[in-house]
Amino acid sequence: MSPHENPLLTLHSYPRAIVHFDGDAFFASVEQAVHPELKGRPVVTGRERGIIACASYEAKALGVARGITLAEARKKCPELVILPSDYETYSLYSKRMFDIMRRYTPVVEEYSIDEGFVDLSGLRRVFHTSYEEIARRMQQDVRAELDITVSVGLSLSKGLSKLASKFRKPAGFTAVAGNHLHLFLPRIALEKVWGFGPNTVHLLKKYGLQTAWDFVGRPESWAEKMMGKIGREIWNELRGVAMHPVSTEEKSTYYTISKCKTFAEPTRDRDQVFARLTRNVESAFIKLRRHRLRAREIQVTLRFQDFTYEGIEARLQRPTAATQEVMPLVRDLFDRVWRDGAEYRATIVVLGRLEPDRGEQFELFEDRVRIDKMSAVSGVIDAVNERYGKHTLSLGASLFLGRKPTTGRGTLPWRKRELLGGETFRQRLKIPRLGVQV
DNA sequence: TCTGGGGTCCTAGGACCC
DNA sequence: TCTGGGGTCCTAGGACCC
Repeated sequence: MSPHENPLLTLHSYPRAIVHFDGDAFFASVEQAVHPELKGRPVVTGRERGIIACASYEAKALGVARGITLAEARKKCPELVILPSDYETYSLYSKRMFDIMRRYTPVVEEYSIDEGFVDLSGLRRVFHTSYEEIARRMQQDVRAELDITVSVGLSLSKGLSKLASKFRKPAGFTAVAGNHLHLFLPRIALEKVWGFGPNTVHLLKKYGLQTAWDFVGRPESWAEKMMGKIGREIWNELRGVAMHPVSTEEKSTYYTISKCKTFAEPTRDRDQVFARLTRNVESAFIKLRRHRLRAREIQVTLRFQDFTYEGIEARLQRPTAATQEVMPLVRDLFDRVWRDGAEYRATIVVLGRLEPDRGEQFELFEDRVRIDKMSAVSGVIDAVNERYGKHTLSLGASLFLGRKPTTGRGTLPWRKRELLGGETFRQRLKIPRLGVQV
């Protein structure tokens, strides 16, 4: 079939009605909502990492993009307001946003902190109005109650509604009914399609394709031949056949937990690299314990200056959540991958084969007392760090990282206190970091 | 987009078995 | 024991996402 014939005209307007909503410059917008005096000013978050995590639309207009360094950003825009990321508040706004959506239907998927899907199918009758109108009300509720904007897309599948929400931003509203796909898809470049990365786009262009419309004009078998299962799924989604249900399941468990850190300056210093790695291991295990998991596998990788990397992994004899228990192994793995004279730019640790930590399962001949002690030490470390700030208590080896004074958060703006509803942020006391050698 | 940090899923190919 | 055919499990690595 030629791509210029419309193969989709027989569809009703909305055999399914899927909404995708996407917070506009979410982190920066939340900051502006919490600190109204920042409205209209160029605001970015990510101060703690030295890289822009999120830029407000005012900042974007001045050429400040996500991913550039703070130094570059300041050069472009001297009056830039640079804030540290405050995930607690962003999560709170995120939760409020999803709660608003759930007032309309329980079929809401929390895809990420700032975007989600809602399945409105069948709700026209309940609300006695069109799907467009329901989606618009959701959008208005968010703005009225949270003072941030979302862009909304309404269409027949997750893939289409996601394209629609990106079509107009910020505060955009785009509805693409089944009988309008032939008008919408030709305006969508391949790069925009969810699931088409640089490699796939490159491949498809070799065959003369330019737009999503060109792609759906090919036979399904062709899509599958070129890209396997994913290709077939995307092909169907773009034609309005929903392949992925809106999932309400809470994503509570992880398959892997990783920590990665790039050095400010590449280094050949063995102690420095090991210290950074140790810190990564600690962070990964803290997260592991927070989610009540334990790991059966650990992988240590060092990245060279040229972005190539070398790693090694090991299966643990017994799954664990105790940092100290794996440190001798980590040392060993590190010694095996380390190359004298090589210049390193990052360390990565990955914990794998995670499983729920439901008490301990001891095997015969294991040193039970020692294991219990190590679990207890981890528990104490987590408790202290929870109270006084991450890495207040840390392993001796990571002291090579030097001491950075912990910073207090200062007085909370009233808006934030109000939102937290009586909860207070963790107090950060100004005490020096201690190393605990265990 | 010259590359920050944290994830998931799919596939090809080898090992091993009947 | 080259030979056939078919199955499972595992791993490495590619590709993509926010």
